[in-house]
Amino acid sequence: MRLSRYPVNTAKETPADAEVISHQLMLRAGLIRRLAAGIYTFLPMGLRAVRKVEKIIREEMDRAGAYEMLMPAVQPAELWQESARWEQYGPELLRFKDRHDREFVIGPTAEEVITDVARRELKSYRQLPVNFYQIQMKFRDEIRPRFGVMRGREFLMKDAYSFHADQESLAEGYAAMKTAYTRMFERMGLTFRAVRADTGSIGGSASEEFQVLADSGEDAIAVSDADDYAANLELAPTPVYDGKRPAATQSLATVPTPATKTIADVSKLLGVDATRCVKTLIVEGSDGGVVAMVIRGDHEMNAVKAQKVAGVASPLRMATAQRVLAGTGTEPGFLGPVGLKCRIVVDHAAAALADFVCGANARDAHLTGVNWGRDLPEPETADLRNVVAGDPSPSGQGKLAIRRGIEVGHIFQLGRKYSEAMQASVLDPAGKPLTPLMGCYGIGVTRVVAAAIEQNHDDKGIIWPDPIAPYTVLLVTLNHDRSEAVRNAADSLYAELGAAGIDVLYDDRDARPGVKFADAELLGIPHCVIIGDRGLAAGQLEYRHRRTGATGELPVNGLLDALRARLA
RNA sequence: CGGGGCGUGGCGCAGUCUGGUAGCGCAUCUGGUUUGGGACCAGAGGGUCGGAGGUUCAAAUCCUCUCGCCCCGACCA
Repeated sequence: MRLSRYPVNTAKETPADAEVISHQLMLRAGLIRRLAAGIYTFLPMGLRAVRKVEKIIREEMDRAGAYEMLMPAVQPAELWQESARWEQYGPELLRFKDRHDREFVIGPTAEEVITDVARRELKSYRQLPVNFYQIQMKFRDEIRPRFGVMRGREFLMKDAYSFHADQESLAEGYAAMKTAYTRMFERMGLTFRAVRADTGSIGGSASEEFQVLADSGEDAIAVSDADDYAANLELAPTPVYDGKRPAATQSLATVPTPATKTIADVSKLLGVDATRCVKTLIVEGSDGGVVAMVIRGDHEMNAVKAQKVAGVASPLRMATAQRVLAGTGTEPGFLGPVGLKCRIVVDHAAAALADFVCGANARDAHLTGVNWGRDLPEPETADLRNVVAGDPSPSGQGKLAIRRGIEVGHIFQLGRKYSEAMQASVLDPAGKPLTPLMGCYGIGVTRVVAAAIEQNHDDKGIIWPDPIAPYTVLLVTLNHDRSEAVRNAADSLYAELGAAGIDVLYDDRDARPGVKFADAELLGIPHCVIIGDRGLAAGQLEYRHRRTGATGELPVNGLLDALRARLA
């Protein structure tokens, strides 16, 4: 493509409403434009990157034996009523009526449609297993769309659905998808982890997220430094209390701590490390009472884990100050497990403490030298906290580090939730109806593009990984309009590279070098070849690698071969 | 939905407090000079100041209502 004729506008200034780097760069590089909140147009340059991602996805899905199809974006309400998600999904599901007053949704996902396809098309167990996929626009009316295309309302998604006669087959299909996903993201040149995830509202057994690691990611994940263990922070288990703790060396004492309500303040006032303090959080119980959660001072309570404790309300609700007073007789800020008048559940790490500090259940006072089993009963323990960096990995190998990630893919073993609700069945070998097990596998295509930029950029602009770059090679002329030699050489090189099947962008604009170089860096095309009078006289071209900044000379004759060696 | 903020040419902003000829930079167009890191000179086009109503001799500016957008939170296959 000749840049002089290419409909792309770059901007020096960062749009005011773009928060994250990928959003800023996509706007500045002329990849996308906002149409409404969370709804974006992909301009030609941006679409190129999307298509590259799609191509890799298609190749790997096809390799895994899946069949591409295309389902409607607009889906009738009846299907959603059948699966009961019409009621369950809430306002995130965009609903509307057609001219005949019939209700429809714009699909946020397609389990209902594919299950409808399956019950019509699949008749025999002999047709299983089978995996269908599509790449289609989805719409989710997010409460707060943000970060440009990374968390938009309308987005392009690859969704796949598999059908199986038994659990073993489902597990195989799931494993095949995991392999395919791993290949895809590797091919895209992204640094990612497959992360154990909460199955959430979708239900089902196994589930893993594919997270692109980036500091700006919305999800916190715990990764082992010694093996490939990775789990969503919400899910990573902490070590179970082993019944061992240091012997008590201090005696129980009440100390005055006026207006000292936070762990940080208590720790400072008493000169005791937060790791030897304990905080007591009061949550609503499922029986109308309250439950006390005791956590080490430096730890954070994990809502997902806490609400799984029997007798605790789910979803988790913190008790109000009045409820705390009514349920425990003490006000927040000075709560402690000693003599507390409600059920107490203690985190494993807090249970392992000796000589610790906690609230005295009296205004302006704390207890020091507290010991389980002596000053209060041995605790009921549970995993209540988030893992922290340095905790041992649940895999048994190494220690955990906390990283941030962008969820670009998610694979599920769904089970029979939809096939049962929508009565999809095939005949088994005995001629009896068999309800197939399902798996579903998603990839946020447009989000992958944003995540790739989030992970690959510098202060000058985008640094595309070769496989998903809109163009692979950028040809830049200097002194374009006045030097016939440059123009002729560039024109023929452009034709040569194009004929060789290389995606080449040709900056043939009559612009100053600074403008061209700045745009080259902003656009982030991986390989840049500069054609100027100076080098041309010596039969040389200048080469620059966007990622490494490495420069070098390439011969005019034999550019193609020299480039190919670098494209690898 | 709760809290905070912002709507002024395509983009970034000033002007609003204290009412009085709509301005600056970038971008765009024309002509000229320039040409290896975002040039310079001269000129040009482009704005119902988000919208509606009100106060006033006069409203971007004050008042009321409304719409949109951004940030934080809750939420999130």
